Amino acid sequence: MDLQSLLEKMERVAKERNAPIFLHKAKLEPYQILIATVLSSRTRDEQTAKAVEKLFSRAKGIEDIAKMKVEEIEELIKSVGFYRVKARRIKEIAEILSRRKFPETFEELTQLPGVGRKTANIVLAYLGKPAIAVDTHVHRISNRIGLVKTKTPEKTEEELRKIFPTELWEKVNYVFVGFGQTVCLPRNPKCSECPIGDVCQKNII
DNA sequence: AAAACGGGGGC
DNA sequence: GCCCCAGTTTT
Repeated sequence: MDLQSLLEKMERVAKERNAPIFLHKAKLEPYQILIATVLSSRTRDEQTAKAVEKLFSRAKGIEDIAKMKVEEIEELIKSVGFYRVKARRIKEIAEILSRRKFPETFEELTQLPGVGRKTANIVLAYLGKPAIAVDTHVHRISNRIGLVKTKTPEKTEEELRKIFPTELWEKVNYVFVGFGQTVCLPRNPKCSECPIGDVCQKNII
């Protein structure tokens, strides 16, 4: 099966099942996408959306967040996981970003507190740069369908960069996730409802 | 490589 | 109660 039709099948079933799209569709400024992505870790889409709405309706710019107390931020983003540590990091990020131009490289982004390779790549993609953001879904599914045989997300990213042409990277960033959330679940995948079972290595990861 | 960081929602 | 959650940092 070619890559294009593989992605199309995954995308179609994800759409049919109403996979969350908030982070993919959100029209925000780059610093807001950065913060929204930090908020999103280990947290369902709807819970992230709530926190994002509250935070950015309260703060009109990066400087406002920098000036907030950590406790205020905590109160606004309470719906997400790890909200205490995230509140602290978001304030730090806001303080840093309000004093310099927005970072546009992987190296600059990952120096920010709470920004790892996944978040950095999401932001780069949002800025229109070619990037593959490997989260647990992308890593798991890439292995399950035999695209890669990797132990770490870093290695998966490296391999996927070779496998997919650059123009498909943006699709990889959200199609795998939607598919992983609705069909190819971590522990209990819905294999009987899977459109790409023919290429699956059956639950090897 | 594994543990720690935390809490909420769905069935 | 178990599953699931758009990870990052520290050990």
